[in-house]
Amino acid sequence: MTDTNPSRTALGRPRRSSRDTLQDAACELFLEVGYERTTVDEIARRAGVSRASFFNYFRAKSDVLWADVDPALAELPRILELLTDRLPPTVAVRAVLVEVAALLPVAPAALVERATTGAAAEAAVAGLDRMLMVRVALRRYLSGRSTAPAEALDGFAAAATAVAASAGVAWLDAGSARQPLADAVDAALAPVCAGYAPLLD
Amino acid sequence: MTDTNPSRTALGRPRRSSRDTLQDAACELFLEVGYERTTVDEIARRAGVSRASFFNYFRAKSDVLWADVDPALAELPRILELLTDRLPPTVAVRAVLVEVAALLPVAPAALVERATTGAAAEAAVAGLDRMLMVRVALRRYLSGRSTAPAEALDGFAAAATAVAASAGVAWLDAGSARQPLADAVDAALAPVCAGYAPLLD
DNA sequence: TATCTTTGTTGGACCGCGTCTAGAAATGAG
DNA sequence: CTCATTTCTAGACGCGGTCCAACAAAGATA
Repeated sequence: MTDTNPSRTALGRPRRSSRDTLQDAACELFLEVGYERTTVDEIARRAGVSRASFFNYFRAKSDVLWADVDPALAELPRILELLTDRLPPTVAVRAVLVEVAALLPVAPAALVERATTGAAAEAAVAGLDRMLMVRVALRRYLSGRSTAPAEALDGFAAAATAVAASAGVAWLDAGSARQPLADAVDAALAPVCAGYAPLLD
Repeated sequence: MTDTNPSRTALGRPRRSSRDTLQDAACELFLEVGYERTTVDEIARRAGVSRASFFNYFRAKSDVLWADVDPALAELPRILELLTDRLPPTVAVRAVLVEVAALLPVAPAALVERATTGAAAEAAVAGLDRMLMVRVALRRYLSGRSTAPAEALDGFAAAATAVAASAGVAWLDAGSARQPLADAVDAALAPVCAGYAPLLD
């Protein structure tokens, strides 16, 4: 994948730009003229690179909005693998989501400002895509780790993901009174885990 | 909105086509050449109408996939309004979602075949949009009908929606062994309501 | 130094969705 | 017949996203 690790001797032509500079340019434009009215062309031009190169750094324009969150989400499968199997499924899932949340110490500006930049709809759609990935990852983890029927595993994976995302949205919109996301996710998952624990554990 | 009711004396030029014929043409093409390789132009042409007219009947190409579900979802706000206020929030929400599910006696073909037509991704994205609408509607209903903190209301709305959707997906994929969606939704909501009832009711 | 390999960049072309507009067509009403 | 209303149509546009062939910048090799 996108190996941003420069430890290995750089072979080939060095990169002219970076995700960070592209993201900065994009966020500036989002705040200046709004998300919709900002074209990929303008983002690339401000970053001093061609439009085609933008897509070397981001799969889509909306990925800029989630650039600060995706690294954390990418850790989820790793965290799931490194998990001891002795935990009850509900507490394991809860702990994993809390751990991922802890990887986000500060709220991503692009998402916090999504309302003022008119990117709310796009951010939501792109975010739902991420939810789907999380849900699938959790569902795979639960497979075989519980004797509960598949419908229960589906439901718990879906509910846990949705509730965690809901806590994330509230966290983004909390403004100055923002507290650690991990705590909010943990608290939000309590009722869901309470409801499913009798079925899964 | 799109007033398909022909009871009122039709004024102006009569419609040349209908959502149903457009949908039929589209689904045929989806099965023949796949969702991605089917253009809106081809759909419209097969239905004997111009491309521009397609967008008089559907907001987007992906809306065809959800054409059979949207009328049921559209009833949700109405059902919420007509609900007696004496019910505990969790049982009210559960009953409403079950009632909406009951409006779908047969599984929509376009969604059932989404895998074979290569429309799975698009269907998921468009479906997440619908989930968002449901979640918002439920959240609005819960406002003021419970003394629980806002985070709990957010969580329950998100969880209930996600679990109902999860049951819907399982229902679509159940094939010949498909049972009424309403029953599946009711069962799926049980653990969620059990978890949130102590907080909301 | 010259060449090879690898990786990034660039411009341009292409496709298709979704939007918009101006005008034409089809109907009922007055 | 004329008018108001509604729909249809052709065409253009903008933009996101994909693709490709050519070019550029480095290290590696000799």
